[in-house]
Amino acid sequence: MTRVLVVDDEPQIVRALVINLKARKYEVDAAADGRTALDLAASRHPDVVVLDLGLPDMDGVEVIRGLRGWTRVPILVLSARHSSDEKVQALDAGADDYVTKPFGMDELLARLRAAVRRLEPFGPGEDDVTTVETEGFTVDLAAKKVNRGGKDVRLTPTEWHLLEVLVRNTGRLVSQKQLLQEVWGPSYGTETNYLRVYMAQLRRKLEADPSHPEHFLTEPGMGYRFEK
Amino acid sequence: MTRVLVVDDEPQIVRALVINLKARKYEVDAAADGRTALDLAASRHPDVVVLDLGLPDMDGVEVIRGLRGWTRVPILVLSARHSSDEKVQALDAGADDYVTKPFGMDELLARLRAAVRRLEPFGPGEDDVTTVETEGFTVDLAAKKVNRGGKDVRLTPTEWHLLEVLVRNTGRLVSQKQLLQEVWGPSYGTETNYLRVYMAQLRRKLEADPSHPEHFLTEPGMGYRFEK
DNA sequence: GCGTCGCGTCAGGGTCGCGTCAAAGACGTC
DNA sequence: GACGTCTTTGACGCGACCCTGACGCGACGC
Repeated sequence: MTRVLVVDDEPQIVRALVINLKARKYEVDAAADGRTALDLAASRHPDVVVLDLGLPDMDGVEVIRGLRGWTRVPILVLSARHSSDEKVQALDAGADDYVTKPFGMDELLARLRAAVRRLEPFGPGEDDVTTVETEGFTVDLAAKKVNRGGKDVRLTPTEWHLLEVLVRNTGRLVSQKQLLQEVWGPSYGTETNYLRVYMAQLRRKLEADPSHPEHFLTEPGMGYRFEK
Repeated sequence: MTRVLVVDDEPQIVRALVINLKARKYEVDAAADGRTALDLAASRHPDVVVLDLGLPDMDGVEVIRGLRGWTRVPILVLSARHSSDEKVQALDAGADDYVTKPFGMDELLARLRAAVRRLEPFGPGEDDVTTVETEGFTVDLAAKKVNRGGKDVRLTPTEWHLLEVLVRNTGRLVSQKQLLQEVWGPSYGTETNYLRVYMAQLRRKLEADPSHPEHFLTEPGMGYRFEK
């Protein structure tokens, strides 16, 4: 889910934005001044910032600079002022876009999408860890591929889903209930036989010696654990 | 040096832009219609495109789509029309920014700097992959051409669109939902029979043995994958 | 030593998804 | 208005996947 930080000191604008954004399945944080905005940005790591330049405690351009000191998060500036100077200043300080009030909600949302879209290509690539290697096989979460000895291993959707949950929790114990609910849906939780069958499939396809697993470990009575 | 492609059919606007840009040490190419614009983009690989939507030969949004088929170069749209709809359309087609005429040269230049600045972290090594080769055929994303054994293969718009999405994600699994939404629109997502039909067409036209595909692979229950 | 419980393994059957073909519908061109 | 092309839709067969039940084994507790 995409996280948006909205910064504006006019409550009605914030409310309008929050309502519209939440309706479109964005996760939204809001700040009414620059100090709070910078704190929230640091703690919540938004994917995009919507920033009003007219804040009570500090100059909007200062907020931009504060953000740009440590992050490249897209910044979409809102402002009542039309002056060309202001725009140039904000953009050169590091803003990505500049919209003058009053603005159309459709347009703002489209610009937001454009800003977010620009990050995407680099997401699946190197952003977070997408490949996990063991001495026997390699899992590429982004490409949804498993390679074993130079050959791609074919996994069924259920096998993949299970593997994905385990790999994302590498080293941690994942309870049977959690596995069942993540892979088969919230209404499952006791059908541990499903797990037994599919863990066996994964081990058969990926473990060197399926009956003595080194990576897909059973914690009797509790759940399973994936280890590199 | 940063290379800019200016696309506009009004000579005086082009002239004004070219003068201003050259004065600021940009390298500038110019086109007066969509066809020329796409050709120049393919041959010159600009770092940023300034695009007027009102072109004589084709719809501006089509030009955006044509570019986005193979490159992520920033696109800054110019338009005389203020309608919110137009903006949303252009931005959702893949434009990065939208400026309405008449515009201030300062502002335009600032937005241009902002657009260019965004690509910097990924280095000047702009290696847009425009052609993909397999032992059986070659796909040229920029020219929108597929060559097989010296002959160009005729693809319908839908076939091409599908191919484009797959090739852009070479090696990665693309989910059925993603394919449907990218090719047929956001409101599609379950009509997997479309995919079956069109994948069959692509395989018939491009695979050596359509019933045993080597490049357009099915991942049952999940999606499709293009491999070189 | 015996029963219970949890886990691993295997094999069978129902169901679903995919590939294929064909025909009808939509669209643009002449 | 007729034609050709592209897209959409439906029907059908086949193979693969998922579920299920049965059995064996080892660990543990009584």
